[in-house]
Amino acid sequence: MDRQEGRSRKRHRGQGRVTLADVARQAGVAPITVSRALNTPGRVSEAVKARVDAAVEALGYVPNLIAGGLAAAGTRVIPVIVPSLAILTFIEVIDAIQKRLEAAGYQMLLATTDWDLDREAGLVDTVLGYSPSGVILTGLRHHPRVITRLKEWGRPVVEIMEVGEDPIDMNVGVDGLALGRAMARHLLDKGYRRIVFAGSHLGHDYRAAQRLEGHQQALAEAGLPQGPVLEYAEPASYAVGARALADLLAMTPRPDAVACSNDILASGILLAASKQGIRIPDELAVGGYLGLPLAEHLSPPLTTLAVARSDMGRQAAELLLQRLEGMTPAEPVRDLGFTLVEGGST
Amino acid sequence: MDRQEGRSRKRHRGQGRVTLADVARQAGVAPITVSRALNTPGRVSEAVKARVDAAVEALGYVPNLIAGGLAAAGTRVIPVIVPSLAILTFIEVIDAIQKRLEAAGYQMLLATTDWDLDREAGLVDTVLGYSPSGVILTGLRHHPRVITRLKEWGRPVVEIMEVGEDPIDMNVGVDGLALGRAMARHLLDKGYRRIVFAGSHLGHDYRAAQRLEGHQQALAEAGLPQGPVLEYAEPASYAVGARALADLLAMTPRPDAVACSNDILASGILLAASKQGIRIPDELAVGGYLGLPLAEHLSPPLTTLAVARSDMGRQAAELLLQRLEGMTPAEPVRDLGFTLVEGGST
DNA sequence: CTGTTAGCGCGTTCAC
DNA sequence: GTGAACGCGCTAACAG
Repeated sequence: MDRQEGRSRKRHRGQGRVTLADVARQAGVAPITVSRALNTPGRVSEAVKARVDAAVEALGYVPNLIAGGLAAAGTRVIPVIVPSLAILTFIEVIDAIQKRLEAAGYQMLLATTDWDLDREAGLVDTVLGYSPSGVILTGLRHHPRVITRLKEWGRPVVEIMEVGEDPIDMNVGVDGLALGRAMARHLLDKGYRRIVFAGSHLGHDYRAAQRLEGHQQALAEAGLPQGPVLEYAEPASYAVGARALADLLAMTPRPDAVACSNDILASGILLAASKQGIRIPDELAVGGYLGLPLAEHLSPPLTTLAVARSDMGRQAAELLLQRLEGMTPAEPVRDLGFTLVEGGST
Repeated sequence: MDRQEGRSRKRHRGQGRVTLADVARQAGVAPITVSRALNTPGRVSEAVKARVDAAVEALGYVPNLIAGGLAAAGTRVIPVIVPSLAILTFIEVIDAIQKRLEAAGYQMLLATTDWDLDREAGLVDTVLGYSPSGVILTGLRHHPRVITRLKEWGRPVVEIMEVGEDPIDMNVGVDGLALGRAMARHLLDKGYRRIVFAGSHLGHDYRAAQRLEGHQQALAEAGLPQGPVLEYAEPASYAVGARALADLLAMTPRPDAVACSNDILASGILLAASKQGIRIPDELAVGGYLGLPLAEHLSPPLTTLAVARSDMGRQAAELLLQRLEGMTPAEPVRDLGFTLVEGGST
């Protein structure tokens, strides 16, 4: 019922930032014209575009993406949901994703599930509340609600790390079973027969468990019994690797080779072996997965199945961006494969 | 329970998500009451709260944080701006920040400057467009515009990694000069005199350059001339460490100790030395900074000045959250210090 | 303790 | 090519 005062400089809530309306006033056009000049410059005359640009510059206008997001839905935010940041494996992927997204003017919202699919479901709900432009999540296994929601969501989704059947939308990763099989076969080819699988966090990290499964498959295919498994409840670390070495040396019959669920564990074993003077691979061959930067600098360098993690991140972002720009990616499901890097530890 | 179609199924732009209005209808209250029941439960009656909760549950309501952000300003997003994710140093900090924020219901928006303060300024502008609840940035040096904007912004800001005079708002970190001095003094105390500083990326990483400065100060205080500096343009890596070892061994007079700008570089030197049979510390003492997990697993373990990075992240998040909850943190500027961890490499 | 009103800043209708 | 309305979903004000 009041109208007279406070009409103009209200600011009772705003943060006093320069808004699109300010730019419009300065440029002598309607707000919508500024919006068009900025977002679809083709639909505005050169002259107006120039005036608007000048006003933007003069006022130091920065768009409020929140308001834009509310109006149009789509905030140029891409949530990236991974199990943990304490695992080096994810860092390079995230780094690559972030670089690519940022170059395209999108921001990465990083969230972690702590390996819990229920938490993941909650996070997906939450981040969808930000009207993101797309979503990147880890793996192909999710809470059923996540799958339903994202499928009917209608915006681009990429699942990374693992590749397989029936992704929610797009998918870039590697085949975990194949990884497990390949390392076991490599060890068998090298002549090792008393092969142990050492795994960390297998109960939580089902992709590591897949590697174990592939490992056992390969042994079975070679007509051998299932290999023994050393399992550690904690996430992989150099310290767990050191413990694993001790446990391996205490086993009877003494194993001649160990496949480790990831390179951190394998590196921990090599580092501990070096400290204790255990000769690698003569006394024990060690193989890892995923190819961390440290692997090649150890003595001997670690034999590992390298996965192109940066590339995985880059491609995941690329797929997302293509879809955001209205294109239809040629191969929305990509198996990046892996490479056996023989370092000398086998 | 279906209403008359038409009004309920408009969805002409929205994503068809359940909104607060839907919950209000279901619970038989006004939308604002639902808002209050969810955000400030103390201000509504038990009965209403229960009805609202039931409706939320029944409908599967998830708040649209974008809309909330527009209305109230404050999206429960905390941008974290760091130079790079390729540096292990930042990962643990980020991990700790993310864990703490997420536990409090905030999301982390991660952006990288690629060591460029102009890029940082652009990023700050961009992320402020998301009406974040607070901001965390790296270091105390920024583009003047960043400092002005954030100071008048009025929401909590934490600068991390480095501690010093005149932060924008709050500050948690370590004193770079002190780090540099402490390592140099340690090497001097051990009796080394031909001490080299090996640094990576010093032109970009001014905090690493501060450590060099402190290093030279300590030499000067001991009445020694400025030590030689080996400088590498790239970011630190194990490979650069290997090159550094070669360069060190080629110097005349042959140095007896090297302080490395960070632990990656130092580890690279130790790994290469181990490969080449160089005896550490007899032929060359090696010291690092920041205390990466790998350090203690090398042979010999690396002597380093450990910085509590997880703690830094946790405390930064904690300060921010305290302010977001209306409290005034006791110590808004915190020097976390460092610990000399003697590993045997010196 | 609860409801009414009025926007937050922008983009999508539709007009002109 | 440009502009006027309207509304996205939510919450700060100010009643009652």
